[in-house]
Amino acid sequence: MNIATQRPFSQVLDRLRMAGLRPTRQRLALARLLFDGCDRHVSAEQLHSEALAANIRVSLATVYNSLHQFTSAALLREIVVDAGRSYFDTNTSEHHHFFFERSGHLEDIAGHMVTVTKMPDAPAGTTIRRVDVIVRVDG
Amino acid sequence: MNIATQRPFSQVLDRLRMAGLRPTRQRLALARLLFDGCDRHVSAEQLHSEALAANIRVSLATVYNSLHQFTSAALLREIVVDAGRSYFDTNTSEHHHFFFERSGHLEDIAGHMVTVTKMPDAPAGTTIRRVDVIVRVDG
DNA sequence: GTGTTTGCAAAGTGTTTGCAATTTA
DNA sequence: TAAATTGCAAACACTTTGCAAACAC
Repeated sequence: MNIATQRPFSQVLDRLRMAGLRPTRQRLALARLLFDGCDRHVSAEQLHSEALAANIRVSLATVYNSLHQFTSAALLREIVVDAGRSYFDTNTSEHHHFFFERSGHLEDIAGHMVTVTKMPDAPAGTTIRRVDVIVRVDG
Repeated sequence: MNIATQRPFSQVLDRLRMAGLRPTRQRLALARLLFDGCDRHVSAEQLHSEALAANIRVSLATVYNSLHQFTSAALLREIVVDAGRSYFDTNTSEHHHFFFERSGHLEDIAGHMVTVTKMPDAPAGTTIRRVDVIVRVDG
């Protein structure tokens, strides 16, 4: 990531503030890596490596904390495709995923590309939080 | 599980043989626990406890091996809802799942209760292996 | 007998935790 | 200064591995 293409500092800063997250040096740096305009699917390890590569001193524990805080604040969405690894998706709008089983790669499917016409009612006393559609392909 | 309600020995035995799996004492015992007629969602730990409770001496490693072998042989289907835990579903027909986020409980949705009318094409050079629909509810 | 399967204990993976030191407002 | 956040290292939960002993055919 070239510094010239990064989002303005203030934009990311506002985003954190609006989410009620104190804009610490670490959170700010991670947020700038994540919310660079592209839709991304990152694991904690990946983001940590990326941060180190960019000379951002941050511990893995803080990366985990931040990813979860961003997820709670709806800045990220967590996707589970694979037992034993979590991915975080910077695209929080309604959409689904291709999962390439061989490579472990994840790719967005725009929301309008999938239509679910028939759905069961939520079990009594519950509310549907989200419907995840994962199309598993052998790529 | 009452012994009187268990599947006949020979039925489970044939099932293993047809899958090309040597019907060892452990595989046979685990298969009898799993394929008792009900649709079940089990984790390795759960199945291991169940086996011990039923006085079947089997190691956790063997439970893992067997679950994966059964899955490869299409006697089971693996479901991932939760990073860090695998569930195995004895229902291998087309169907989907409710996932109760609070309790971690998993429940089948019959295939005919969900209709996906519009689907993207598989990415070039790939084949769709399966479409998983997971309805996350807060139960 | 021969190749397969098992059990064990150890190693591995990804994630979380407890707590003192640091930083933010 | 008070409360929130961080880094570290240890703990954690779940899963896989290596290999000698046991087993199925």
